[in-house]
Amino acid sequence: MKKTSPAVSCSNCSVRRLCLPVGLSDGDIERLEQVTRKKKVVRAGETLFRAGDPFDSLYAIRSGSFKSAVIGADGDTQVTHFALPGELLGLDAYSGGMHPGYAEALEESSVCVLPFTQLEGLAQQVPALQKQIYSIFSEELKQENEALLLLGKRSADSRLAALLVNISSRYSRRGYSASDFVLSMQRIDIANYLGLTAETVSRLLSRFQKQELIRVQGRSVTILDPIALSELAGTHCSYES
Amino acid sequence: MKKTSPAVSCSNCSVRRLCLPVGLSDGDIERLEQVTRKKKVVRAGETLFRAGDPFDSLYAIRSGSFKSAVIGADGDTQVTHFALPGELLGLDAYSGGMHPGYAEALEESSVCVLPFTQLEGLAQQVPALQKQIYSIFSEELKQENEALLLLGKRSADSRLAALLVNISSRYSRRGYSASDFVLSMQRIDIANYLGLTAETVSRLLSRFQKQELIRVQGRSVTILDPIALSELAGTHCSYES
DNA sequence: TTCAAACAATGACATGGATCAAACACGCGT
DNA sequence: ACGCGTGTTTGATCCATGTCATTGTTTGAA
Repeated sequence: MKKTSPAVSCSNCSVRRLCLPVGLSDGDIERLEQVTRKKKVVRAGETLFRAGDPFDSLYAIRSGSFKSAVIGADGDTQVTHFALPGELLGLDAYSGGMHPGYAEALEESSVCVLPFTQLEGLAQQVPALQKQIYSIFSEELKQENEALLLLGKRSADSRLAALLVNISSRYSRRGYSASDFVLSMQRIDIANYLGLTAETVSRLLSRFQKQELIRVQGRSVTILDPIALSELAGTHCSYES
Repeated sequence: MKKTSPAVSCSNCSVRRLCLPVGLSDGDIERLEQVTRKKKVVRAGETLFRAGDPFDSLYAIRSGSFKSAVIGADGDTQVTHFALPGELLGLDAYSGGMHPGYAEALEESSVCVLPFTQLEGLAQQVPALQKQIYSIFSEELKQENEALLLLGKRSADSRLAALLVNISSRYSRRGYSASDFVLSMQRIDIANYLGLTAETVSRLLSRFQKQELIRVQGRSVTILDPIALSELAGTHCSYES
């Protein structure tokens, strides 16, 4: 079995139903593959890009996971997003010509590199791809609005419950178990993302376990009572990202 | 040359340097004007669109101001944005085909109605417009990231200071005074936006006044010490102890 | 395997901002 | 101009969550 530099093929990609190819014909997917030839592997803790790096590409996650964060003027950071396979990183860099924040791999991860000028050119010719790009931008905005809702109004336990429900449903959509998964990020990243402290997150996870909502074992989580958890989160129907 | 129902002309619009026409040639602006023919006036307290309304148009603010808000599953709302002239409303509706939140005029306001399918079609032919649309999407994402930073990490006074500085600079960019302006929204909207209560906002405004950072008279604000205010907001470069 | 360093859990205590309550001001319709 | 309702200010109190401190647990390198 020979191992060339691994060929990227959207048609065979396990996340194609969640990624740019959505809604594209086979022919158009072939043209998209011309743009997505380059693939990159990032190891845990390494960054895909840093704040200030020039913008030239978007990155589509094939496997693994990332955290994105922005850095404030006074140096403190805010985790803005946990990204799973099928999601696009770097969209917020277009307008300024450079990345306003960084993306760090939470585990060994693999991404498709999408040179934006090429993608742009192709989108100009393929309306379905154009629509898909708009859709992803818009979806991202909607998600951030929901994140704002979370940070603005909800109590600590509600926030953490919402994150667990959200991650659970995102894994579920990708064909993994909705009830058993690994939180690949540290407690402190979760805390930062939710606007809390690591101690509070830790305490709440313990409490949720005592209340038999979940079972926690290090970074492995089992959802025991998804209904109660959703109610706590304030999102009665488990919505998807 | 008779004045019918007020003609919309991007070339003459006072906010054209901040709006979609940025970077477009005169010829392209003419084509854009074909799309922006419709204008709409919204009175204070009226909504431009509500959560759940079908998405068909974007709205470009010509004058006035709006608040956008999303409504959580349990009914409580989060103000996500205060929008000023030159800004686009409705971008987050594309992916779902409907508006996830509502936009309410804070004062008598006027907007251009941009039917999205037409805009999309034109963008397909005019790369500069395409770029401008991407840019606006991306800019919006970047701003929301900054909002997340604000809500996630900062203390109440820092948040309020940041809002004041932000609004001041946005007015300034539009050619108005950076130091004297009117907060067209209620205290409770500010509070909601910042993840605080109206009481806290009120107290802080009083305190800022006592500290001679600002002068408040109802909804009119005068910035007395922009430097100190920026420092409070954490938007200057300083290292924390 | 052992050790050191990073990560996580838990406890004790402090506090910023929420909540409740009351007085005050302003705008609007009559 | 009057009165009423909505919005705003201010005060008193309380609690959720942050902070600081300690101990326990996992990870990974030698």
